[in-house]
Amino acid sequence: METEPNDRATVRVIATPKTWIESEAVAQLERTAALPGMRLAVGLPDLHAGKGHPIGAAFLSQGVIHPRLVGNDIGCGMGLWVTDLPARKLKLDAWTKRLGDLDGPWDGDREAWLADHGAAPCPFDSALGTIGGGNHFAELQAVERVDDAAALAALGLDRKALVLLVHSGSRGLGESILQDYLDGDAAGLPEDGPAAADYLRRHDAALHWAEANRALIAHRFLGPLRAAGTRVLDVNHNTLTRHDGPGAPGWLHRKGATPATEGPVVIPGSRGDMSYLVEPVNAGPDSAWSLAHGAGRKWTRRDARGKLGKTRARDLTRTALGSRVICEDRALMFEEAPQAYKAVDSVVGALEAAGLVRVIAVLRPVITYKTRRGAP
DNA sequence: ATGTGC
Repeated sequence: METEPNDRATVRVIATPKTWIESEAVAQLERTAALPGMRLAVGLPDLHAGKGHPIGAAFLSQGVIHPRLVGNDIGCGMGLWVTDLPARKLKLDAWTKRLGDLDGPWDGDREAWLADHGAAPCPFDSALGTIGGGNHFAELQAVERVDDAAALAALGLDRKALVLLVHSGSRGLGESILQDYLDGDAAGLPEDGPAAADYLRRHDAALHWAEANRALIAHRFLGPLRAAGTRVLDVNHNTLTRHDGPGAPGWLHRKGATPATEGPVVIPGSRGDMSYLVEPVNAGPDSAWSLAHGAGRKWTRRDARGKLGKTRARDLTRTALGSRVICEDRALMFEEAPQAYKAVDSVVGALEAAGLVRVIAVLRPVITYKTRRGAP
């Protein structure tokens, strides 16, 4: 699907007839493509409607930047760790109990952790090492299927070892940065002005903080399991980066869009679905150098609560794939139910059909930690 | 998404 709503930006949606995409999401994509300076707008197969602007999309602009397109969770992304826990030693009940409380402040030396991970202290450091809400999680996974054994080995992964996937971001920091640019930026910030430089500097700091955050979440998750982990990859999907390669030079805004330019990435399904470890191929303007960042919502949070009225929160703690979900916030449990998300194979399938990924391996969820806090 | 909005 390709249109040019304002004779300026090219708009594309990467999907097959089987991909679930709401018309409102496409309408948001087209409206966003009409913003000043916009040259290219690409909806990935996980495209869904957001608050004004769609999620699962990448936008290339020239001359101006649009901080609101990156959203409040600047630096949100996926980190993957390989652990020394053999899959055959998995003890679902015991481990689910043994996992500590990741919601409270970490009792370690935050400043040292940040320094060791190339990040600077900020006013939101009490949240360092916490997962946050929404679709964020930390999930232990087993290797379900291997399609490319050589690529798996090259990443340092072993099919017999469990892995840990962490999805989180910059917590209150990104939000506080965005707030400073929401007033009067409808036209975007001129790329050579002081506001853009200021935003980009703070944006980069949030990226580093988010990366350090994911590393601490992994550390806190694995500690009680007496396991060690080695980071395999860590990729942000809410970013603004300068793009100077072939295709139009400009500013690439990613909102729930994973870079196709930084090596292998994980495209997670819902908490009751598989995740895909994939190798990006053919990165270019057709995909805005990006991939889907997950399955993408099928139902709004509000609809999910309504449609799952007969389901009990308790039933959602065990998934069809046999995994456990730790989520003691009842409302969040319904909002994040697997049924509320697109089937991940339809999303990855659309990327494969478009010639944008090669599957390395499929990962099966084992234990997902979302929160041990929240409304009963 | 958010040390979350009234």
